[in-house]
Amino acid sequence: MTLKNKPISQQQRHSYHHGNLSDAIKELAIKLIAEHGVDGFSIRQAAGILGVASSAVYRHYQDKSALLKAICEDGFFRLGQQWVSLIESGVVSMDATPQAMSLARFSLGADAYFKFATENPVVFQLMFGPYGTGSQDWTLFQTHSTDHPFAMLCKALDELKSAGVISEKARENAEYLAFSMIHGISCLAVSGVFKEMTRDQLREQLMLVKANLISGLSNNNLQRT
Amino acid sequence: MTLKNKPISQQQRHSYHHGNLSDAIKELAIKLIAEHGVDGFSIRQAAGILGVASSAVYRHYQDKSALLKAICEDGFFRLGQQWVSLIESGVVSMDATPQAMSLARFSLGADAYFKFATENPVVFQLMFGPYGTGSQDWTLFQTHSTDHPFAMLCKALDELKSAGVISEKARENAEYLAFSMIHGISCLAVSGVFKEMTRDQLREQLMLVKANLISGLSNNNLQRT
DNA sequence: CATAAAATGTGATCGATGATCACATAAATG
DNA sequence: CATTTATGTGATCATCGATCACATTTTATG
Repeated sequence: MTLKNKPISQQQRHSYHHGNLSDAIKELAIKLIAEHGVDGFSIRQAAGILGVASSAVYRHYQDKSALLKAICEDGFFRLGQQWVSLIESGVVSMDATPQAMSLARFSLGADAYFKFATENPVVFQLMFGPYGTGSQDWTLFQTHSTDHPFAMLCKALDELKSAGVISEKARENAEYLAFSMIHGISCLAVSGVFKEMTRDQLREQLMLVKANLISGLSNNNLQRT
Repeated sequence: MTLKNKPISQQQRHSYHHGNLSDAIKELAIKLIAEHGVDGFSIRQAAGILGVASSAVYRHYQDKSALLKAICEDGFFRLGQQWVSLIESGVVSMDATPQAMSLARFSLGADAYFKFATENPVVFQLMFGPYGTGSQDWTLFQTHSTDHPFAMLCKALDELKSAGVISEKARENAEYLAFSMIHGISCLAVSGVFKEMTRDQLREQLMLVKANLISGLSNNNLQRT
């Protein structure tokens, strides 16, 4: 959680106590999983690289799945951070209309989600795999705290409604609709389906999804099919 | 592939040769993974249940990942089958307009995709995980054969264009857009994010996604955001 | 039909892994 | 300074994936 970040500079190596094993093993795990896949990752090997006995890891995590779940928790936290930071850094022109503002903020939020997924494919896949949303105790996504990515999506939709971009009726149940779409394109980008696309083609697809979503929400004469 | 299905009735057990180990182990693997997770699944245990030495499995699959990949291949094949079968069984009224027909066929196709995902969560997650689309040699999704789910989606979109439901311009690049949305809602449903929804609420969400997609494609005055 | 060849299953075995244990050492606390 | 707590060690166990020579059954071939 929330990354203490002791001096990663390290290299007065071997003082019996590692100093920040809890964070270091998470960081290394992500790297190793990216290289050898999630089941090619072993606690023993990771501990060996960190110059530590494998049993030391179990002082910080009950078992392997607990370690992976901790990585997922970090992921949700960082995704939330990046969502707000991208929004706050992006909206510059203060003389924009409320409509344009809410649209821009929504768009930047979606961008942040997509950016996080493609820049952290391992973590993103873990987050929505059996160790993340699929985990037993189910605490990772029930969290309705304000810094949770899903809560931020809801907020962005509320702004669209307040600004009159979408109707009150369209706003109802729009969160899972919007979430499905943003998540869908991110998911496919990460899964390798879009492997042969250039970065620009990918961003074009993301733009299409955002535009289609807003367009569909705007004219709320949706009919059942 | 394509499931030979010898008499699964079995139970003249132990005739040295199992008879259909290749298929039986795939079927059992899916069940065991559903129970104990993908890394809780072991070839040894599965072989034991089937009353067979674990080494026998390696006559049919080079290694564990090859077994999982074979399950993914079956998945893509079955998904394609169910897509066409649901479409063909569903469209009854022959006096419908081309517009309504194409819409209904598209809708049924999306339903088939969603239905497959929720009814085969393990296989679906494998298909878009490291053993499926993310696999090294990348043969599972490049397949542009006519029975591939993605090819069927493209065909459904072509029909919508021919029937005049969507414009030629909207048709361009619509396949990845539509795929993202249908896949997105299926993905979330399977991942557990929608865990607390009833079956009816889930279908309502699916309906919203389909309606929003078509609505967005229909008015092609999409603007960049 | 007989027999060679191919397919399939067996049991033993190897190195690596996840996890637990008693024990060792460092850090924090009073 | 002394004691408590946090953290790391090394040994150990059952299990796993994978390979091997060998055994059995099925299929193909002359």
